[in-house]
Amino acid sequence: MVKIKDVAERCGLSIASVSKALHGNSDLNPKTAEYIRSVAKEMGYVPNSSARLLKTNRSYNIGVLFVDETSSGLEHEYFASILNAIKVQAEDLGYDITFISHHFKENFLSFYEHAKYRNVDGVIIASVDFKDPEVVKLVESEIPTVTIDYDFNGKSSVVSDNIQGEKDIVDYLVRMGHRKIAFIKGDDTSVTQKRVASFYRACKENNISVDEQYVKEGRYHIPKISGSITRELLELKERPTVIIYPDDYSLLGGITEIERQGLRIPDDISVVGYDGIKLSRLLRPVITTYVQNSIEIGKQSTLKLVDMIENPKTAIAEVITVKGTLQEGQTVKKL
Amino acid sequence: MVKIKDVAERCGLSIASVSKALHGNSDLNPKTAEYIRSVAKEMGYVPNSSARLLKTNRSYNIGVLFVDETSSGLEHEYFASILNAIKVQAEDLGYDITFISHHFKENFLSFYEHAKYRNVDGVIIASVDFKDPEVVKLVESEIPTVTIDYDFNGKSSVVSDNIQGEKDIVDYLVRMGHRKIAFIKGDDTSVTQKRVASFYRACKENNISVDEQYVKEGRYHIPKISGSITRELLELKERPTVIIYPDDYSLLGGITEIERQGLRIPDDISVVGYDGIKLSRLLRPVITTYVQNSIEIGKQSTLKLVDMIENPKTAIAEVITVKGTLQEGQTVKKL
DNA sequence: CTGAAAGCGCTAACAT
DNA sequence: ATGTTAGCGCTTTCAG
Repeated sequence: MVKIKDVAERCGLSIASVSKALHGNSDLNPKTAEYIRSVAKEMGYVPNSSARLLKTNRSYNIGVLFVDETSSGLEHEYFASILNAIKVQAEDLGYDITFISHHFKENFLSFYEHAKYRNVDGVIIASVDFKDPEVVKLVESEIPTVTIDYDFNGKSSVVSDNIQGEKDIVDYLVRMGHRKIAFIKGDDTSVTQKRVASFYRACKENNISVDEQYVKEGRYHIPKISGSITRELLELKERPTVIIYPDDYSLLGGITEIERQGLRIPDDISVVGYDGIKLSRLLRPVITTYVQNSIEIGKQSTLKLVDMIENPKTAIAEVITVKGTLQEGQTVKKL
Repeated sequence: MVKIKDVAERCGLSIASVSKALHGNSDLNPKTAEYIRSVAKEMGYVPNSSARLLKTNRSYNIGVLFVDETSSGLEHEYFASILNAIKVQAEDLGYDITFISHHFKENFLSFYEHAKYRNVDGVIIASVDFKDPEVVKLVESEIPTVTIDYDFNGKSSVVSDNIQGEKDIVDYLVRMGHRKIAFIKGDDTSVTQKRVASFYRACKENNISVDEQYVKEGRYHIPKISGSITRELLELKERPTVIIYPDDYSLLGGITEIERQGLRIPDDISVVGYDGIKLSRLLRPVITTYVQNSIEIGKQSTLKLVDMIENPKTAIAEVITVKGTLQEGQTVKKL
């Protein structure tokens, strides 16, 4: 491994000069600096991030905490897309990404300990149980963090606009003539709470009195569950004219059930999803869904975190809300 | 930050003793060691991986190279699933994961340079252009690597069994009574070449003379392209009875086109995919496809890489082939 | 059984 | 404009 010392010897200069040349700054003779750089390049010199970190206390490494409760956080298209956007933006800013975990084997580390162990400059947190004491500890530590889709009071976060999203859906349905609107909730998280509240408020604004038997407790991403809830809804004496699902996968489960009952979409019943997975555009009919802007969410969270890392004095904690868009597909009938 | 020195002072012992206690080995008095550990824990001591690396030259960090040519490598379910499996297995072995990239901003680093810069112990490479000189350089460097779905002569790799996969599909179709089999290729990669060769061989074994107009050049993951190729196939005087697609997304594009022509699946024409995305089981009809074992692929590549890292003398370079399974869905008609 | 000390590669304050 | 040097936190050899 070629190190600064090697370059210095080859140049017949001190290691300090080489270090300075490599950083561009300082008052080195420009020609000397240029010469040193050319020699360094020729010798294939690559700095050692760990040695540098030891001196500077900056790793240019961002931790990403994506817990896969079901061991598959990354397999959710929404999160995979966010992660990819984080990766792209971080690379652009000169940061690398390391997953934060429990780092088993030797000794179990808490998320906070792991972040310290790897000296990450900050952590982006998504798809976790935000009530987990370990997560809370990390967020409240001295390490800068940005949470995605969860707002810790006084901390920075980037959240998808679930309030507006659910409202856009309801407003659209009303415009399409629907008033018997069924709503299937996802797991009880803050995201869900916002969507539920927004659903009720939007209905009220449109003078729709929500029929409580149209509001069901469901789960995210489990087509079987949304399928059976769909059946319950279809069995009601007074059937809803449209069902809002918690996500596109759940909607697919619903579609399967609806077709099994011999009903047609959207002629017999309309359906709306959430997320805007790629397939929502590929399938026929094209799915009507609220497309979350996962790329922007990943990008903004990275920008915010790096801002906090590089400008600890001036960066302010804030909640950044990212809007999505309603994709008007072919699964909602005009009544 | 609490460091070894702090713990040593609190214990009234030397830093050497603390270091030894923390590692369990050596000939420290067991009671002293236990005492030191309890103090360290109480003080919230967490080792510094960078300082340790500087001495030991081991980072317990694995680089992962996933290039997103279309900036979306991670959004392909197959690769997202592999990555997740790598993450889970690495964590279990006490390794962390860092993405290898070009690390822009300051100075552009080649993949090899980036791997050195971060001192990763090894790199897993997937979803890249394996002809890229940079990738070749990394693979041929002193850094241990495992490539996924590409076999560099004499290097370790984990590959999905594309030969068997394509053969299983053809054999199944023949058993179902099909002989007019159309085949749409993906982009020209080694994976595709294997599938194509296997397709021809399997046909031959089944005494089917392949009609060349049934074999088309396509692309992976672009439903529009597979859709238009599907149309070409449907326009032939002698239509095939079944179309094999390069992946499940492409199949979806084909289905859309087929239904647009007013044809029914599988009554009018049968279709087969590749990959086994989650949706292939959710949709109706359930898609007949070859399910790649992405979890096993991720797991095996991590195990192999760590084996090479930890046993450089005895670990042998090898190609590990991971079998998949044919998912008999409802898109192939029994003739 | 415990401690002293060298040194991993680098940065930066301070000399020269 | 260039060089000397201390030291970041840790492991490990060698002494005691």
